[in-house]
Amino acid sequence: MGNLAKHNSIVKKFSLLLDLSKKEKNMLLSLQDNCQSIPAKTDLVLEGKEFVNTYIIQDGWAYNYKLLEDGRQQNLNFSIRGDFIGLYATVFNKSENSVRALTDLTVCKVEPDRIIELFGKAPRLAAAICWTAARDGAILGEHITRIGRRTAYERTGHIILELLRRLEAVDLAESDSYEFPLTQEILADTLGLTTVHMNRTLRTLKNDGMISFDGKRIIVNNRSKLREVAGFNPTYLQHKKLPGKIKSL
Amino acid sequence: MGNLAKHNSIVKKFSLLLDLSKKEKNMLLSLQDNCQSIPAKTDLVLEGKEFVNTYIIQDGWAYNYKLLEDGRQQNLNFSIRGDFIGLYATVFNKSENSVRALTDLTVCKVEPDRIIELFGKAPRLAAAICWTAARDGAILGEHITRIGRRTAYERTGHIILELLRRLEAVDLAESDSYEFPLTQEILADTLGLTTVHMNRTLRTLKNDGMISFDGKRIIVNNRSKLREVAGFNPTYLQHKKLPGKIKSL
DNA sequence: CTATGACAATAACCTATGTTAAAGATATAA
DNA sequence: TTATATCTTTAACATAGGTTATTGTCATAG
Repeated sequence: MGNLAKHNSIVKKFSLLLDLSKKEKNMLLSLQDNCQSIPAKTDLVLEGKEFVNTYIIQDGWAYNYKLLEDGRQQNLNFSIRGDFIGLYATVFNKSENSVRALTDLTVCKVEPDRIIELFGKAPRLAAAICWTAARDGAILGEHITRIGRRTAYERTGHIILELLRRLEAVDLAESDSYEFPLTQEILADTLGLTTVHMNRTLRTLKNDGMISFDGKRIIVNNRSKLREVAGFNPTYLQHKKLPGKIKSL
Repeated sequence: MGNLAKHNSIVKKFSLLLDLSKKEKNMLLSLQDNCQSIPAKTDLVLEGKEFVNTYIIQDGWAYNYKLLEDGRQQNLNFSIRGDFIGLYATVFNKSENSVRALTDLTVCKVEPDRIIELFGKAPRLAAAICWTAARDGAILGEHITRIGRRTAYERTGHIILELLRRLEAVDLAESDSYEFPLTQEILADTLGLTTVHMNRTLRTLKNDGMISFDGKRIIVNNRSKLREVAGFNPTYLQHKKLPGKIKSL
């Protein structure tokens, strides 16, 4: 178990927040007993549809998106290893946006009732799940700022750094580089740009020596400089030990 | 009590979600025993600052915002009567964005521990509070889409309709009009525009007969037409009865 | 091999929105 | 009533980013 637990992303992620007991670790692990593979481009959740499920990602990327009637698309956030998909749907049976597999995906399906059960039985895990939700909110807030008040160049650098940081936390990045499954179109739909301008902006970042690509990997060549020009401040992603009072939940 | 409860915004709001018992209503009311006035332009929460409080708004408007180093500002969301301010801070003692009083404000300060207590004692109220948080998330998602994929004209119409809808839910709008305390600068910082272009866009909306102003009130002249041109679909704001399973929390 | 489809790159041109600057309007304070 | 501050309106000009269209590249399927 110790080994399995050590390599499980949620256990690892939550361990950064609080010191998990063996029992709590086991509860987290047993939550993930119903895994399955999902091919890229499958929709896991559809906006407005009822009875959606909750999933925990073991491997691969997914993204949340919204569609306007005329086909315009806006991507809201990405989900990677250790992230929940459709968490709120647990309680509300309905989602306000769709979720699609960006790459082939390995996920564990979690019955909504089991999360509710967890909330009753393991308040500290509940608090950790709430932290997850709060962090998602913080990421959305940062995304609004990115789109509303930064230039295309800054936006692009900023999200590249955000993803680097998030992937590092689950051991999916090394030496400032990571596997980059985003097409320019998906990036454009995330940053509120057209594909043409997305292409221009990436080229400029490459010409400036900020980033480079090695096959499917992106390499951040000068992290601190990119951080500066993109105005990236990672505090909103920081894992911090939860305050002690959570125990009294 | 019945009367007091009937006129309390949170009680009213939560009653749309589930049938509150007398005991639950009393718990909600007793949460709001520490009210105070706060003048416009006061910061209630500062980004990055520790030990923030949670408030419930009784009257007035507040807004969340983020500042970039060079002074650019992005407003994330507005809060009105019956909304929580700094809810996540209850559990995390820290906020990822600042909150400022837009108008003079009447708020009830809620000790963080009392909300935590509520989570243990009244799971259905906890679920309602979660609904609140989920709705805030949905509003942020909609805001991203608004800024990322809509024109200035659409954005402006869309947010005017969102606010109309939200104010109606707490009896602060009538016959498609409401008190509008937003300066053009604050609106611009919300929609990712400059004040100059904000002014142009509002003028166009007025010229098109979509909206008009009567002193401090905004009037939506042709709601269904504005809804159409702004692509506004209010489902993300809908209050729905929570599913029965919440009882088993 | 060659065909197909998905993705990336680029060019030429266009426009929604930004920038700078100044002048009105309105309210509140002294 | 004048002063001060805040907010709105407008004009002239600039540009970041959008649009349309074409070509290049690469992987996979037949």
